[in-house]
Amino acid sequence: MNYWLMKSEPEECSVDDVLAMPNATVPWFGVRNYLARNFMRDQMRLQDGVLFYHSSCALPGVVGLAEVASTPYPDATQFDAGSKYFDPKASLEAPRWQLVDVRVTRKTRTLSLAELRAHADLTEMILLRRGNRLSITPITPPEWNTILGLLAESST
DNA sequence: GCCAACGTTGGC
DNA sequence: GCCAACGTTGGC
Repeated sequence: MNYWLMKSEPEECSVDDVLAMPNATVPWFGVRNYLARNFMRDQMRLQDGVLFYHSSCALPGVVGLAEVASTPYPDATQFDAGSKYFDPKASLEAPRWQLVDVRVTRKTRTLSLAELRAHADLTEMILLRRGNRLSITPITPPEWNTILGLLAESST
């Protein structure tokens, strides 16, 4: 069992948007960074724990719990000339971008980026490293447990 | 809008 | 294969 943090821009796909989908499940489309892709393609397993994170918004932070809900498969948007995620170098025969489905299991309070930064046990989180831009990052079991504990508290 | 960080591109 | 220029991410 592995744990992950996955960023989504709520203007494009919020946790509420996913909850409104069938089975509260969404294909994690649009990743165009090789390291993030490789996490999905090579390391994610069914039912891995996922922190659903809202980025590029007024209050960035963890907003829900989710799980990996499929094995990897090609991201359809890479083949769609009308999509902003279209990749002319990808083909059906040689897809370049793989994704997994993510199922939201629970919406939580917003555990803000500022609150994450303020916690002594989370200073090593990849998300919090200076200059980090990765949209998918691994979370250690202690970090996962700490964050679940924070989510169980009322907002501070 | 600014800017730090870093990935990608393309000339050589 | 190097590396400068450029583009993107994402918080502030």
